[in-house]
Amino acid sequence: MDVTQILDPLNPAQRLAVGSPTPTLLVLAGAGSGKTRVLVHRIAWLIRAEGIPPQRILAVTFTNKAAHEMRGRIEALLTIPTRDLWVGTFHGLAHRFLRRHAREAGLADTFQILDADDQHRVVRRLIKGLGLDETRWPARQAQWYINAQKEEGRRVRHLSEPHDPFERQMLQIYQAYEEICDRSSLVDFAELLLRAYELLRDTPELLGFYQQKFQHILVDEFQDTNRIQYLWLRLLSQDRENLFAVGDDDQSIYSWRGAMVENLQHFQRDYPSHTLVRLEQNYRSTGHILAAANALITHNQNRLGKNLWTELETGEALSLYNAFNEQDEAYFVVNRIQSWSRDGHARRDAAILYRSNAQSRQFEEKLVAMGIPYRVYGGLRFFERAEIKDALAYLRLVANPQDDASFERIINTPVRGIGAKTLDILRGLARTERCSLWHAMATLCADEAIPTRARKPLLQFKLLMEDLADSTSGLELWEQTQRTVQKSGLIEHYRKEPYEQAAQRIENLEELTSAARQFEHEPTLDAELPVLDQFLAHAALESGESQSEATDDCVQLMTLHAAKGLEFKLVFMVGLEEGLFPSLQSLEDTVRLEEERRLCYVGITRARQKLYLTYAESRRIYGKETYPRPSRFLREIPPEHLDEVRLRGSTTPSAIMPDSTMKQSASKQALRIGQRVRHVKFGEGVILQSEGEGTQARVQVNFAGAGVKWLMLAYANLQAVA
DNA sequence: TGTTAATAAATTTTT
DNA sequence: TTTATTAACA
Repeated sequence: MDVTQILDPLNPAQRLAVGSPTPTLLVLAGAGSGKTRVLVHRIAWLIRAEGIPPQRILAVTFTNKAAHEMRGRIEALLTIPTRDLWVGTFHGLAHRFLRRHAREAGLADTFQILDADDQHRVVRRLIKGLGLDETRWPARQAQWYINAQKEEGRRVRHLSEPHDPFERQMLQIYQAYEEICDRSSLVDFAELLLRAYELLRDTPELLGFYQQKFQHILVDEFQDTNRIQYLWLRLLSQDRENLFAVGDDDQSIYSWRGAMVENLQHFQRDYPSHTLVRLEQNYRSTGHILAAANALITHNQNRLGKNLWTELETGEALSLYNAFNEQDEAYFVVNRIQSWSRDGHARRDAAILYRSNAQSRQFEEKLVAMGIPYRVYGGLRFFERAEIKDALAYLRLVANPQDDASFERIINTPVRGIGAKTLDILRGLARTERCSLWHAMATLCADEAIPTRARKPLLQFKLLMEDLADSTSGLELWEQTQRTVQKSGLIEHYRKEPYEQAAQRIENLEELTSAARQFEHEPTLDAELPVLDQFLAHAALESGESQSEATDDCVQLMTLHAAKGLEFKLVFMVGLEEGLFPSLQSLEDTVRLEEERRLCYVGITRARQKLYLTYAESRRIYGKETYPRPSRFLREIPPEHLDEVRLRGSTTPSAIMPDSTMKQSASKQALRIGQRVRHVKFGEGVILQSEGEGTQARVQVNFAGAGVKWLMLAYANLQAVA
């Protein structure tokens, strides 16, 4: 293959990045500017043009999906297998590193990974164990605190005696949590990164080895890196300055999870030899869409600055629909999707994007009513399902009896008569003896002083687990999984649930065996490590698809966050209202508001051909009727790119005025819900609802200036506005 | 031990 | 409004 083939399909800026003679680059890649393409071609270039062996290249992403896509595209471009390339997520790579050097990292070989849900359970149990009031010290908050500390690299010992009582309590929880994790050899997501970083930092031989090994390091979505991720990259690349970072400050939407856009500046400071490349040509969206996005984002301060342009046609302006309420909004959107689909377009090319998951319901209902297939992203994923986690907990406890989290999960699932009392004794013993629950149980089983009634089920559980360990050792992974599921009694346990649910759960448990079977043939398996450990890690790190495969032709529903990195021909951004988008929690704070604006920018730039923006006059939130104002983001888009959709009264003919009252109103036009009206004193507004008849008829109007008012029709003298 | 009524809370979530 | 959690009960 001729190396020019790698450069030829690129534009000048992309070519500059891909063919760069220096390894240190910061690529500011605007939305739809070919970011992944540049990464893929860069790696191809390094291998083909510079002769770098694939095993000396490290490429880091945030999601498994991105990692898979990158691998696939490199293979397609180079037509060679990419086994030797180090491509993976931060967490996946950190995990691989820790498995290889578990002892040096102070971990058992059989250490297990806690996902967010596991972590929450551990923290909650611990707060109870400390005798704290759970309403005053919610587990979520403590969990958040712990992760935030770890993401900043702060261990308990770094946080000496805070004066603030809140901080002090959190610190105590953090400390207790760490003790449990250490004792059980459990590692949460943040710990994977932090421990990998610390091990590298404190072990010169290892650091030297990996620094030598990786001649080139590439990172995707650099704006999303947190402090530890940056420090880890810096550690590996500091002596050679061989870091190739691709990112977009305008698409930084995860600061609330510890992502630091500032790392873009840190990069420029810490790698003085770097070249800065801007990718500003957009290949995705038509002119109006791009112009709207550009205009919106200029309202943010402190940008690195970038202006996207396109050679594509101007296209259609954005359509703005002012719905009467959330029902009407959903009705409008689904109608448009139906005609789009009737025109012969694929449903999968249409997406509904919202700020919060709760908004999906209205759309789902209307889609169901119209018989349009759809898919909601962001639900429970396969390995996150309760029954699957139960089964995995059995496997985990066999692999590592110290794993208290798994022990707690299955000690009485299915119920085997081990109640709260016995558990308290176990926990107490584990705490005083500083041992695992498994060990405490073994002690208790042998203790003659304990009544047989409590001991018997414990003994049975112990025997079950020992039997599982014996009878499955040496078996292949899928067989081990199958036996474990069968012997655990989980199937019988779930059969007691309502039929449909039970059937689904049992099906999932059976599916787990197929997943294990499939996993054994993964090309990325590490021959050096036990397959079971790898499978369990895979379950935690890559929890699988949330719903049916995207092979079906479905309309796509997801949050704006989930839409990052995707594109659709037709996009609906819904609920553009103050308090919803931007969210209530962001209204007061400029920094958070700017993040909401970036989120809006991300949403707009998902659209390739047509973008609809919708907002509602009234919306039920938590069962209460609210009358939000249109989102400020709508005002930030220049009107020349916006077309207001006016179909009020034609598609939603909800006339509310009987003829007699109509005559009493000064207007010749029928007043109906959604009708725009003018009032002498309050100005313009929209009718929300009505009640009463004749001279008693009243309407509720949402005035732009004066808010929501009830008015007597007979006296209000409302003028209909076209 | 499992079900039911009451009560409080309520963004976004790559791993 | 929905959802989760807990206290009370059979």
